[in-house]
Amino acid sequence: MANLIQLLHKTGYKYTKPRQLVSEVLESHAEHLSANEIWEAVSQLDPTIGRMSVYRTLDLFTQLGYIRPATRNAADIRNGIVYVMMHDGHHHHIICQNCGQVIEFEDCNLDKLVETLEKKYNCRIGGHLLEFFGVCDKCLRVA
Amino acid sequence: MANLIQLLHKTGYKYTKPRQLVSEVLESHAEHLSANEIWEAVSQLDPTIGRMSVYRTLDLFTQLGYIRPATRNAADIRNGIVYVMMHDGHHHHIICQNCGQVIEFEDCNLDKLVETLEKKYNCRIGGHLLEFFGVCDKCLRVA
DNA sequence: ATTACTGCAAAGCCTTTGCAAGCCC
DNA sequence: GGGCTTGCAAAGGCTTTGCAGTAAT
Repeated sequence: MANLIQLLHKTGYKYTKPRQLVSEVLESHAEHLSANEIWEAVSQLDPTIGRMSVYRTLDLFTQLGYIRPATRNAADIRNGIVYVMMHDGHHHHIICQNCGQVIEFEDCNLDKLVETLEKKYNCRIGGHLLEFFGVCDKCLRVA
Repeated sequence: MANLIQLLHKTGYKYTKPRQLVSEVLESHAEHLSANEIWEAVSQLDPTIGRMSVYRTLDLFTQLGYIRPATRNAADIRNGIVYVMMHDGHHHHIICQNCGQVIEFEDCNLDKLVETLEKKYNCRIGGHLLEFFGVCDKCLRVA
């Protein structure tokens, strides 16, 4: 939360209730939520918050690199876009193709690759999203 | 194309014209296209192909792991989902946050990480999508 | 006090659903 | 020939837009 306040200040945006609540919802849910689901969760915390504010907040957060849109498991294609938090510009997870469970992990060891790519393409890389698709522990046992 | 025919045969699906054309469009466009854009491109090749068939084909291809939905650059949030080809279950690219250019690359060196994760979480990983966000060569010079 | 942000409601677009005809195997 | 696949059209849901009031700095 403190991070969000600083980020908004630094970029010249105001720290408002909708923005505060959207951030809280994102932090407190392990699952990945769609824009609509985030609005529903925010509504439970404060029913006076409008849908619009949530959508616009998500756009702003994405612009700021605070969150990042991603897609759901293959079973839920086009079932809406979900948003993931980008801690330090990074996000990594494993998605079970069978049950849809999401396992997030921290270490990615991509520094070397980033360096190589920046040299090869003369570009600057600020963050990344890494998604693995597979079958989780539980589903392997059942199968 | 031959790959698609084999894949469909192996999984028990028929090789039809809509499926053939969707595959061709995906292969011939470097940019990432949304469902609607793919339909438009298919329509130019054969106007008798219906929208529905394209949507259902995309769902099927995704189920088969032939393609994978992803999201656009931050500027086009919620502007629809785009589809990327999953060659050998892998896909990697760099997206320029400024102009939206997409640079695809091949080597990712993630084998070691895959191995570590499979051991740690007792899971099996079949493929991945890796997206880097940054600023491309051209945009760096202009700025 | 100024400026940006919020909230409401209607409009808009893409996507989904169901059924008869056609094509692939 | 059998059965999956297609195509059409209407229904459905999420998202976008514009303006007046409100809250943050």
